[in-house]
Amino acid sequence: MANKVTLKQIAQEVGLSPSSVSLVLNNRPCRISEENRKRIKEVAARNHYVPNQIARSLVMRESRTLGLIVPNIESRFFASLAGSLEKRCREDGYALFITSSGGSADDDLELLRQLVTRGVDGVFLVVGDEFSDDRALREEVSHLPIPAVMVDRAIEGLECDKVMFDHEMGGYMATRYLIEQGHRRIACLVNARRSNTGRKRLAGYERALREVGLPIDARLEFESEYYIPSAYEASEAVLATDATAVFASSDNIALGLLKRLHEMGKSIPGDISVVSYDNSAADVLFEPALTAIEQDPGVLAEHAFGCMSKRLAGRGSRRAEEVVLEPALIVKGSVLDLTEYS
Amino acid sequence: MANKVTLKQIAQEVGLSPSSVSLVLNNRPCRISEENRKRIKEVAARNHYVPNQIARSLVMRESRTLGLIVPNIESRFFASLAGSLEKRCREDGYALFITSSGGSADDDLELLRQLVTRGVDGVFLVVGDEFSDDRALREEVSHLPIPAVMVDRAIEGLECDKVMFDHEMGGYMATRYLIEQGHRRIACLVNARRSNTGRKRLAGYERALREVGLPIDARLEFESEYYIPSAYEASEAVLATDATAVFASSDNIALGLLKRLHEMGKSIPGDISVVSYDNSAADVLFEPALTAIEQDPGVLAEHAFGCMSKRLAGRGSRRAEEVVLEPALIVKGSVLDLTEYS
DNA sequence: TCGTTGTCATCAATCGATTGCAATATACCC
DNA sequence: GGGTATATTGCAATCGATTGATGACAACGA
Repeated sequence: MANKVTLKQIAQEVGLSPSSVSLVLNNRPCRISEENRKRIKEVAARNHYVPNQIARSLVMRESRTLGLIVPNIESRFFASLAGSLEKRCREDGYALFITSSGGSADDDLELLRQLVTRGVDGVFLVVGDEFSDDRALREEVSHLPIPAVMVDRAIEGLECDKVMFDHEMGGYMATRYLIEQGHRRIACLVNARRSNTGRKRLAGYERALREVGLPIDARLEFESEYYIPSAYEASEAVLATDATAVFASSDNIALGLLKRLHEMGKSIPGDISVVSYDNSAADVLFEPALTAIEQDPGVLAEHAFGCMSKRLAGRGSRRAEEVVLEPALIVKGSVLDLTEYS
Repeated sequence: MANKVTLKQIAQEVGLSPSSVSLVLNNRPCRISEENRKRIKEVAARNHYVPNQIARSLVMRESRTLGLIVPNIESRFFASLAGSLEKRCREDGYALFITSSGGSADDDLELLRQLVTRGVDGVFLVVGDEFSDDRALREEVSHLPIPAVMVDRAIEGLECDKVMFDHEMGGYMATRYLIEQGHRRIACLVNARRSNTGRKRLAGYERALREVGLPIDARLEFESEYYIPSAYEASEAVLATDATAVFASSDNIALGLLKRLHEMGKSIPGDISVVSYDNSAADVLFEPALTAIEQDPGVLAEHAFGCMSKRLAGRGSRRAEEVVLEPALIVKGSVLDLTEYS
């Protein structure tokens, strides 16, 4: 294992002062002879000199590092978001420090402190969705010495930049589409109990029904966690109803539903139509492919970085910015058009 | 946005010296009166004081931060590895800086420098698997001023701690199992052209055949990238052979194969048996579930952290350590037992 | 010879913490 | 009161870089 090489050592070897070396290696406009320039660079390279960003950021008061906190890096959506965001950050010369909390507000808080303490210049925060006591977190965020952007999920009532998809709109679009295709008995399978986003999607579902005067039937609203087995369990009851279509409010929920359908020998969309949410890799396996509400993590990343960038440049407005993105309905083949038969 | 609060400011407000404040907040054994202790803590809390880890690590010469470089955080396996590793690091009070390179050696190099420059105490390196010019990377790793552990994949001939699963053994186990179940015409679908791990799995496949005197038939060896569509394309040819079983050398490859099988109306294991590699979430959808070679990312993370931990404590042997983990064969239902019919 | 100009390079303060050593104050003992 | 012990706290150097201010030296003109 090689030793750490410092600026001072390079200076010593070249026979110049640390200042000169610093000036040259950072390409600062300064009057150092061409010959010495060359020697400095040569010696630095030969010794594998890497400037100590730690020391540098202490002086410069910026680290060109940003932080990201997601509830669970193993989820496809967050992983994809992290990937896109990292790429975007790198384009602007920022490194991204990705951390994964496990979804509890306590861990979020801990990670947030870790990031701040390590001197990131700003932080992207995807807070856990489950209910938890977020008072301390809320308090911490509002006293943050660096800009923060909440992504995908928000803590209600917190003055902070926010970028997220309109989940209510997603639920609405999915349901609206099913209605337009002639469906009248539409079930939904959502995580309304423990998820804020789930509740919003449910609200959208109900709005679509109300809008066309369809009854909101509690017997068609089913609860499921965001895990395949949970959805699988819940699906039996869904399929026992007279619904001709189901709105599955997440990809995992859709997968659980599909497994059950498959087992019961039911086909899509012949026996029942399905609109899913997000597009998981597993979708490619299905014939027909799933019609779904899609939220492009890349778009989320782009806007989130945009907000951050403005703040970092000091161009952010005093007030918090709120970006709401509209999801897209991607029509594939899992919904039967009942109007054709009328 | 609140201001950054420094130790000095706290000291000023309390009316004591920065040293005293530092001593108290770090719970150092020192003789500061109980009253002042209390006041210091109180003032620090009230001002949301967070110690500047940057400044601290400059003095302490350690940041209690580790780095991880993976080729692609959007891959399930790496995401899972990252998740496990982060959890493990946190248990020992280390933060983990996760970065994703895109798989090229150039990016790996760049990220490695970024991490070193930001003062991580050690780095976990999962190098890209595709062929690329890794000379510069190799050079850099061997001159690293901090410990490095290569995980899952190695750069051949580089003196560096390594932790990985035995890919050759995985290929062997899968094939061996198929042979034991009475299969004689066994196809394989691997990424041997562009992946080191792929080549090893292929070697294992061939060893198993050789061992029992079965011919190695080039017409049964098929090439596929690690992407579903690629495997889907390749699968048509596979299914045109007289093979009774297929060894699919990655989960994505298995998924592409399954899609093709599904389309052609072939059933598993009735028409053809399949052994997959890794377990993807999508597996839960299949009936029967896929028999597969499993590599637990958690185990990988545990051993990788172990190596790192030893190095950090200075307990590492001078020589590089190499940990080779055996994958597990998880028998589910995608292989037909031909011996029953004999 | 002195002043001016220009070129090349260095000094020294600074960022925010940590820590060994020194310093002060008070108490206690003879 | 002088000396010693003990309880508290502060000083100043240090980590590795950055940077505005400043210095040294040579050449040149008057």
